[in-house]
Amino acid sequence: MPKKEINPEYLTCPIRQVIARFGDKWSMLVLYTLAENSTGVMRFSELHAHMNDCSQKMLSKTLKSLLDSHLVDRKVYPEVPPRVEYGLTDTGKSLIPAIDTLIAWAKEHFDAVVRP
Amino acid sequence: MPKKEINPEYLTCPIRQVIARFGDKWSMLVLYTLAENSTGVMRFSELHAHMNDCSQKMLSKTLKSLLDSHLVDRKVYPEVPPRVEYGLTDTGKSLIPAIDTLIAWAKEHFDAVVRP
DNA sequence: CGGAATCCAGGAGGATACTG
DNA sequence: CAGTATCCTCCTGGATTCCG
Repeated sequence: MPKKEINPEYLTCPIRQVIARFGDKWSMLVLYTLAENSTGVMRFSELHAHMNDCSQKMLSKTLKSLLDSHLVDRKVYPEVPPRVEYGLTDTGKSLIPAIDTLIAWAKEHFDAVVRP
Repeated sequence: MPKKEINPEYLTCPIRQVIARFGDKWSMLVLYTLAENSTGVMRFSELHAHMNDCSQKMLSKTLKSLLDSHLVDRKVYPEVPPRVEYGLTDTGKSLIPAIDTLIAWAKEHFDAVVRP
């Protein structure tokens, strides 16, 4: 059964798409962590080390979602032990300035926002 | 019992603060809706009409959270029937450019991200 | 090493009804 | 009008264990 009369325009609403795709707890952090890494690519465990407040289950899930959104790509090396590297796609890279803007804002207004 | 060894630096990590405060489903949308409104202030029902895919419970909750983060202010008029107006604080207004950047990105890269 | 599978608690979020 | 209150469902996300 249909839940309600929702404005169909919402389906193509850009901000809703943004939130739906990386408005979760970890996506932005993954993108940002990859972006600030000098080599451009990181292994799973390396990524995890940089954000150890994220469980590997969630990291794995987040990466999969970012892969689906074509923001991150994944390269598997046929070695033993296996090696997998994650990096930003061009689309992913294009998002970084927007994230930087957000972070810059956060740094500047941290006190104003967090104060009791 | 302590859950785990989490890097204490994370507590003041700007991006984590951003996500914690309006990385939810509706906060950005409220901020954006208020920002694009010409008068600068909106009543509860007016806001709700602009985002009818959000229940009023969640709208109310989201507004409260934004009030707590000093991004939105609330003005009550002692009338019958009651009138309450929401608007952006200066801090809230300062966030708009960052959100605009994000939306601009979303518009430009919508197809690249959403494609199957 | 890089995950997947399982189990589980808590919170997000929706629907509806009610109130000052 | 502007919310609360209540109930309920499902997803998020953590902990742990297992696999190629």
